[in-house]
Amino acid sequence: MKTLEILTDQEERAAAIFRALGNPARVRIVTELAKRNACVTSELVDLLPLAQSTVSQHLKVLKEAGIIRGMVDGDSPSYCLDPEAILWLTRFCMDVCCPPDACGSDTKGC
Amino acid sequence: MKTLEILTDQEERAAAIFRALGNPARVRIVTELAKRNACVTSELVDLLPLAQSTVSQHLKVLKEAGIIRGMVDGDSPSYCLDPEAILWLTRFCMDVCCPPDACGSDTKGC
DNA sequence: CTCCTTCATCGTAAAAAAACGATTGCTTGA
DNA sequence: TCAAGCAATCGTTTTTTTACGATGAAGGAG
Repeated sequence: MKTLEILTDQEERAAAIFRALGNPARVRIVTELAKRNACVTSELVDLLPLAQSTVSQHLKVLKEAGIIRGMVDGDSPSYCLDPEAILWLTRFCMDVCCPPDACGSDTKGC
Repeated sequence: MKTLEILTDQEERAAAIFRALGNPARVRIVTELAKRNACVTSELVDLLPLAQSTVSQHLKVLKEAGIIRGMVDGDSPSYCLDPEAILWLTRFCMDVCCPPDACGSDTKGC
């Protein structure tokens, strides 16, 4: 993929997060982490019809995108959502569907 | 990629949209379409350092994901955002970062 | 009619992602 | 100490994505 040097930092980050979420298994992981507050890897492996190594890879992708965090605080290592990332993404989406400078005109359905 | 039969329709759709947006060029196209209300293809080609055929491919991906629409109404064919798609995605993100059944506890930062 | 512009599609090469088994590293319990 | 369990990483294969040039179809201008 060609790197687009004309992208803003915002667009760059958005693309990275979107890409990380653009896989059914990873969406499943994220929604699961949203329901429970944290998950051990083995729970996620049981949840998905994928090999353990594959799930681990997916977790790595999500972690590198800043969407989830690995925690070691409790008894066993587990993962949880990074709320900031999803929140940021939500705002980005809102800005797209309803840009600040175009709001009020109701042209875009927001 | 293995298809996860355990995904809900919501998750399925979210993954498809995320995937479509997970490319810098396509994010650029979407943000541009959000600013202007519509764009002719040639404008987008000028905007991106990519071949015309490549841009056309990206537009196809976005269209198939339901994110943009091709219009022929005016004088020349052009593209515009489908506000419903982005709006839907925004809601999905909000549900993830702040699930309805977990709100009020403020555990996840929303 | 003929040329030109505009855009979609086709075919293809290169790069990236997805998935798996095997291996390694690290705790933890016996 | 040693074995067992869990999770990350490695190496590899298969599939998908990305990007391009070439080709085709549709519409206007001359």
